[in-house]
Amino acid sequence: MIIQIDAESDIPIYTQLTNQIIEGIARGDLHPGDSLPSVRSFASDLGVNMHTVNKSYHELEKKGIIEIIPKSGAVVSTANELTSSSKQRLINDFRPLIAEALVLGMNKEQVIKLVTSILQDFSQNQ
Amino acid sequence: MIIQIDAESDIPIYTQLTNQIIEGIARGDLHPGDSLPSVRSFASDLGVNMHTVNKSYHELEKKGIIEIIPKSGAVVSTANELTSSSKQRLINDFRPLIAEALVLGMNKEQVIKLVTSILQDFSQNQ
DNA sequence: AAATTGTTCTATAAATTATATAACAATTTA
DNA sequence: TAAATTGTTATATAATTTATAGAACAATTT
Repeated sequence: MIIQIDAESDIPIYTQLTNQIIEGIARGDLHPGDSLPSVRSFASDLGVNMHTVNKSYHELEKKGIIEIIPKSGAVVSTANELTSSSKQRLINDFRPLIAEALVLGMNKEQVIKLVTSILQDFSQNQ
Repeated sequence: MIIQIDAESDIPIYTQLTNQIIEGIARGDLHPGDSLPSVRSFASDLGVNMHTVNKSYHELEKKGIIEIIPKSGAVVSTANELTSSSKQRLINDFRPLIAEALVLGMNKEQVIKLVTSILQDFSQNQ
């Protein structure tokens, strides 16, 4: 899987990595059960520090997206049912974005169209 | 308009304020043309620093949501057409969230339902 | 005329982000 | 079995971000 880190971005490196791994799974480049590279090798490949990758992995674990097996490695979780806390977190994250879209002049249909086209994008290769 | 700042949140205060103002406009509590409180009085009301409110206002201005009239005050913008850069910014912000929803086990219909219910929420009072 | 406005500047402190190095025990590989 | 690799933990440093504070300015508003 190809990861592109932009050191100049105002988005923290570990967040960029977290997001691109999530998008890689959503796109079907990574599947449940797949192992992720070791924090050391991944860091070396990306040209970033080991702890930055580690932080990303633990963020992914907290979100329930990967499982870290101590002294072994990280594996993409097999999708369980959505927990209520995960759903609440998603709502809290979606809300300001949807509000912004509305305030900038989009109507409901346009927002749904935007979301639908992104959804379509992810299901392209599966 | 009621603003609730959580000093313990890991979301910066100026971001919390920015989001709540955006949501206030989306909800219809604030209308295009309405003036916002002065940075000093707002800061005093919220119990935060003047510069924190100022940072939020400038973030809102950058997003095209308010207009700051120098030496006068801040006013909610009259919604123009969505610029392509604003749309691209929205896409970039929506993408990781939608990916996360998919990875956590939601299907397309459930994502759209989630978005629709939030949209419904905002149009409740108008 | 006085008060209020956004703006700008300097300053400080705490938290966050990113890197670096080292060491540990457990697992995996050769 | 020995060697290499694994995630983990700890300490350390530096730059950036976040938040506050106070002061001063010119322009607007009262």
